[in-house]
Amino acid sequence: MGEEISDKTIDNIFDRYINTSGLIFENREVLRHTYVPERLPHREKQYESLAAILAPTLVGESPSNVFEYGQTGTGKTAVTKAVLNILKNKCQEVNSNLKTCYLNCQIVDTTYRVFANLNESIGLQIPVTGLPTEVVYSRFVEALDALNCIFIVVLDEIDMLLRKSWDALYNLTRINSDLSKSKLSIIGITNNVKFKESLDPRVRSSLGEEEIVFSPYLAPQLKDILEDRCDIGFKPEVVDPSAIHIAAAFAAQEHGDARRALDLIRVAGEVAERNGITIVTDEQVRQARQIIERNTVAEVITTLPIQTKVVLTSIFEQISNHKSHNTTTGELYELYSDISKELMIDQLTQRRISDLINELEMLGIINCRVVSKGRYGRTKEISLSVPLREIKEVLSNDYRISEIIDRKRK
DNA sequence: AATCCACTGGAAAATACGGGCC
DNA sequence: GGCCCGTATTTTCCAGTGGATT
Repeated sequence: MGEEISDKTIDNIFDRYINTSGLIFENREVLRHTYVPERLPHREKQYESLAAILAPTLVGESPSNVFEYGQTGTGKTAVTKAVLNILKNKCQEVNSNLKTCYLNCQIVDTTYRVFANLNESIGLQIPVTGLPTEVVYSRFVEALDALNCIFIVVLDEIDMLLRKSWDALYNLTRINSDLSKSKLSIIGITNNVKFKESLDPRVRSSLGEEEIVFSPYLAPQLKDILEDRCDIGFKPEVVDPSAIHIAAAFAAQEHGDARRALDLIRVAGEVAERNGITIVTDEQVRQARQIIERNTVAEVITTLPIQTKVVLTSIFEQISNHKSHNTTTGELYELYSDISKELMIDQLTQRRISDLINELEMLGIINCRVVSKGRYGRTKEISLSVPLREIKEVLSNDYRISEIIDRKRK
């Protein structure tokens, strides 16, 4: 690291990829799940329903609110975006004034930010923080009304919004009574089937005027999707049918997740590219699966905040030094305290560590189980769900932590 | 059956921070 | 500069608990 590389070398370094890459991908973007294709195989029904529901927009009437259910990778977002795109074009043709805004509530997850983003979508800048939420709301209402249009908000992962602030939803469903010239409709998207039951009854009836269900794709359907995309995404004859077959099968196991299927085939293509092969078969897909798995773990761990990393390090040390394959909150906290002192970082309370442990579990890096040891109390048994070696490898990339790990070895 | 450990996990309060407004 | 209004993170407090041991 830190060595000087001449421009010459850098020039050459990509050459071999230019040679092969041209032979594999036609258009890599098509193979990403963020790409919105014009045609979505096996989603014709949902496509039609959504179009029918939104059609009133064309004559200047506000459509009903819509609710979309379905697991990840079942095409909810893609169908919605595709339909909205077409609708926008059509609206222009017939001079109907339509504005849309897409929000992912996993990121935009507070009332304030929802309205700040909505403001932004109609060209009003709002500071990240500083204003009373009410002001942000009323500014939006005012600005929207002045536009004299139909406004469709897409709330993706809408259940995340509810967790922190249900009043954002409540306000949105009632906003039409504050508008005189414009109208607002909501498209809510979620993969949580129980979500609707947890809603406030008033919001529920308003939001659930129309419902569209997205069922998981079956293996043959995934195959169709992949074939479609591979046709445009790859050069002809590059993808062997066996690759598509197995990618579809893998993804079908994961609740019919088309996103996963696409990732698999794209990464398989990259594997072939790197190996200088010009054909993608089931072998590359198998490798791709491992790569994806490892990458997500590594990615998750490296982007962890330092405190959480230290907690993970403590678990790692606890398990690799001790012969047992699990540890408990109390033991872990003692070791954590030592390490945090040594690294001169804030020492958090056990309560907080308990939360961090839960976060790690949610990320799938560790397994937790609340067990009662009778007289000796009740605690959480913690074990790793990723191979020790992989954890060590990734943790060592953090210089602060690698010192700890190395020292313990001596 | 009663006890009691070593926590869990909810709730609220404290703290830090960023930024508008006057 | 002081105040207000937000978000985010952490601490403080504490009621609750599964089940081996007494």
